[in-house]
Amino acid sequence: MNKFSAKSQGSSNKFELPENVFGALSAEADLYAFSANDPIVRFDQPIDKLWYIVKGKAKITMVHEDGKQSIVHFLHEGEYIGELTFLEVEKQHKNVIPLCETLCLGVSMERAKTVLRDDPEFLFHLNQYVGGKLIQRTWFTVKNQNYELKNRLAAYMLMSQSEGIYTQKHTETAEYLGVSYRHLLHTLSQFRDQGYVVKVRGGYKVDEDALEVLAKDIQFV
Amino acid sequence: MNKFSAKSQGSSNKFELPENVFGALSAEADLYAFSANDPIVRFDQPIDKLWYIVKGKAKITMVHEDGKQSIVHFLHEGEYIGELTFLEVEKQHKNVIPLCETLCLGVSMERAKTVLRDDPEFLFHLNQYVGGKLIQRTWFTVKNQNYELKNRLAAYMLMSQSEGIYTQKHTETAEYLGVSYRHLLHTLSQFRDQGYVVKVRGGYKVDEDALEVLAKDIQFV
DNA sequence: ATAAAAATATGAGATATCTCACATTTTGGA
DNA sequence: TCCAAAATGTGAGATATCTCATATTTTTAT
Repeated sequence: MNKFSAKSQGSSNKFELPENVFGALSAEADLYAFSANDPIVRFDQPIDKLWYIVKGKAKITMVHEDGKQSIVHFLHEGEYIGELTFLEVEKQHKNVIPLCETLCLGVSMERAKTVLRDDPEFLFHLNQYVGGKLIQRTWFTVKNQNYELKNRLAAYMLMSQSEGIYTQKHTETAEYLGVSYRHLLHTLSQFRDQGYVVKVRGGYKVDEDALEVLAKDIQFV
Repeated sequence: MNKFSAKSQGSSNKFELPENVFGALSAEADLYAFSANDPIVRFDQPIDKLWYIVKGKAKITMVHEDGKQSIVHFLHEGEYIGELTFLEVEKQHKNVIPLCETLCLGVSMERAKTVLRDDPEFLFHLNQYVGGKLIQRTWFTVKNQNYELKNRLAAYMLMSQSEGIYTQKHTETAEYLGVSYRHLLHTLSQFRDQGYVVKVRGGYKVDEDALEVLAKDIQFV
């Protein structure tokens, strides 16, 4: 993980740094770069910063008693990390692992807990963020338990595909959708038999129209 | 649904009305009583109050395209209703149906949207509430998809039992746990065969020690 | 009190999903 | 470059769960 000064990023940036994501503390934010798989948060270590993802994406995993992990969420640009620690409601920590080169703004958790607690604009904004995540998760849970894998997988492939090509790792997809790797592969091979997907170098080309039908109204966000 | 003045409830109350759940608006709250199955919120009607449950419990159901409903959450004393509408992040409304005689404090949604938006203490408190629900739901989802019904049912029976007797309706339990009614009954009869539960008038007497083993670390809240 | 609706209950067959076993290919690090 | 680890892929059998059918009991409304 490398640290930069958020301020020192001249006008040559390839993207705009967001201005106001930490309310009254926005001026104190620093920019950090994480490479893929370089943990942003580790389940066995305290969280000393409140983060905001500027670019990249990450997965949150929960560590089970038997050492296995489950992906519980994906985080994308514009999402916070550590907000539940800021709110002092997080019981057990999770791992947050970048899936690719990821840039984050970070402010001191200690400062946040004193300053942002009195910042109604930030608090309302954070409330909307957390509320939105609650809706996402509730919706996902209901869909997840009422449809079988072929439907959920179709929706997931559509959500995560880029330019018609699906490139996710099967191991992670299986974890996220909560099915065994074996069964995921079985369903995927049915998709191939039926022509819904075609294997190409580096991924699968998806027949979006066919998958839309299967995906019904399942919405990953 | 009957309305009372919150103020007019003299000292003869059987319970204390909470003081500060609506922050700066707490003085404007009125007390309402709903009988079982008398909807507090209907999916096809706007939510014009922000609610707080003083006594009783309710279920939130989501209406599917085919008209079927799924229970997505239970609400107990000390929980809010309509907070996602207050935050302006609710996309589709749900039904909120009391499971028994239920008392709620309510304040005008319109007033809340103007006054409480600038009340940092309330916003932080609400943030903790919503964050806590997000954690609950995430945890529940992960457990729900990694354990089979016998484990989830054991945890659910322990959670919802009172004085060693489980009295929930099987139809609702099946909905909530996301399994077919048939399979729930099948698992329940296995519990009976193995002596984990004994049918008594009005419910099932549960062997808490035996169920604890099955329930593992699954935690409904 | 009666009829209708909901909840409870059980059986049988179908299938979605899991576990385990094993082979091949790709990837990441020394 | 090479090795170990991770990811991919397939087969076979077990089982958790679903669908459908149907009967009885309890609750609710008239």
